[in-house]
Amino acid sequence: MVDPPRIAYRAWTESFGRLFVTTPYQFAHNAFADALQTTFAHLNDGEESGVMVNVAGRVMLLRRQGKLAFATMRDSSGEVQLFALAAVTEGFEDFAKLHLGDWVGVSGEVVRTKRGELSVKVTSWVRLAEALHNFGDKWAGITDYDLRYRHREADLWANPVTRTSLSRRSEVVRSVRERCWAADFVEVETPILNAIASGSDARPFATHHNALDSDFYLRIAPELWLKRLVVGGFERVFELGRVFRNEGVSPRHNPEFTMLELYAAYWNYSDMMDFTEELVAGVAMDVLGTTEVEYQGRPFSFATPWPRRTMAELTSEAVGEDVSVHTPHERLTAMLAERGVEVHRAWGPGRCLAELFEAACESELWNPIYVTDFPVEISPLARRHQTDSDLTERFESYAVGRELSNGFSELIDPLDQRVRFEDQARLAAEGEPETMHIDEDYIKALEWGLPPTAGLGLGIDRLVMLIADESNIREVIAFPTLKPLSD
RNA sequence: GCGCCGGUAGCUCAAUUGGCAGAGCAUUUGACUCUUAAUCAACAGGUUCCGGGUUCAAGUCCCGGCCGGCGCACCA
Repeated sequence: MVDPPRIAYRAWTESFGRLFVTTPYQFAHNAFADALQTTFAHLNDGEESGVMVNVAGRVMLLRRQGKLAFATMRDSSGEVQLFALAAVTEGFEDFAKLHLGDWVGVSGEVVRTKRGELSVKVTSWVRLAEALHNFGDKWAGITDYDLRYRHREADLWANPVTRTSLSRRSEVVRSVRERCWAADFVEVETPILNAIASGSDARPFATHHNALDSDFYLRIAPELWLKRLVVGGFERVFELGRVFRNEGVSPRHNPEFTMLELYAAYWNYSDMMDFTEELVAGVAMDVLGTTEVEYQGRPFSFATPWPRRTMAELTSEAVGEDVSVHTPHERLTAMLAERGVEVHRAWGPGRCLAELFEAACESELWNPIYVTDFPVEISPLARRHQTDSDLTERFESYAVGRELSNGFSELIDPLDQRVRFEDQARLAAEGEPETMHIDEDYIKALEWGLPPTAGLGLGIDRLVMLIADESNIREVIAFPTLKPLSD
């Protein structure tokens, strides 16, 4: 990006001294724009309140009218007009020459102009900082995605919806945390640097610790650590944190994203479904005050209870014939081939059923729904189903055609866990790139005894997308991952 | 990683069949005592993403690259 000539000129000549000499280090701020609009709503046109305030913010618009000047100032709460008069305002000429985007601190009386705009009549003011770049087009803001994402600080001023969506994120995180605390979950932190990246099927980022002369991987999930804390006696734990997956970037995938993971001793997956739907619907109530919203122009409801349907049921309905993990393998692969899915030779019936589900059902699931009873083949950390050992007590919730959460009755048997890891290793040997590695420390932890426990993983970014009605994950991440510019 | 689309002034966008690179806003200068995306006047502002090629002539056509958007794949 090339700076406009005026910037180089200002920076190197006239403003060099002022930047260092006259810019204050502090401002005695005591009022916000939004509160002023409310508090002084009763002021009549042309009326003066007699109340002096100190406000601060950025000059967004500036309209000079001879010996008067009107500026629209925005702070974190909203906007209020600044009304400057040559006869009243100290340094009026300089005020009228402020740049759009400059930060100002203003002292003055709260008044309403003859034309009805609530204003701070400026008696004294100071420029707190100068904006050397503008904040986009007055009408259109900034539309260039590259500029918006690489310089979110400018986007936030140019496009108010950006501020709204990122604020929603903050409110969602706060609500999630408070609801977990209220349910007696203890917030914990587990390692991001791991010798083995486990807990999910994903390619990790690799790094190296110099002093230990060891390779480490950024976590792809905190799952195994959290269950070790349950073994250690923390009966209800959660972690709200960043995980890293070295995979494709898309409107629904960022290489680093935020996940809630939560484990409750003595619960099974049904209990966890109860908790999850109440959590998500509760967050919607906390942030939006309703469970009934529109997502991308289509009605969407967070309302509980969410339907619970097995993967086999949903898939059977979608394909028009009864299928399950016990359907002959050849039949499943044939049906996948009909749908254009390339079948990997390492896929057993469980994986095939899951693939068939994804191809036939997933994108159709609009309102929240639990898909339950996943094949054991694709669920190496989930406990086998009590009535069918080829299935697990696992659920995923889907909303607007995407996975939102994943949970299960945790596999607590160290012997079975070893078998599952070994099955994964066998898949790796057959060329499947993303499988779990055997984690001996984790198996040893299970050998100390994990009580019956249910776990949950919930994608916070995806939840925020629903709440904020955003279709691109980058709109709910302040600084999404972008390719660095090469120069 | 693959496919499609895009990149022109600080920002938002034009530019006919390949024929002098333009506008609005911002910036600079001036006018204006109640403006509301103020208005009016004037000045200035360009490596048309980068590198090649075709052509009398390339923002426009061709090849390669960079960055981005969308879709697919992977995945949450």
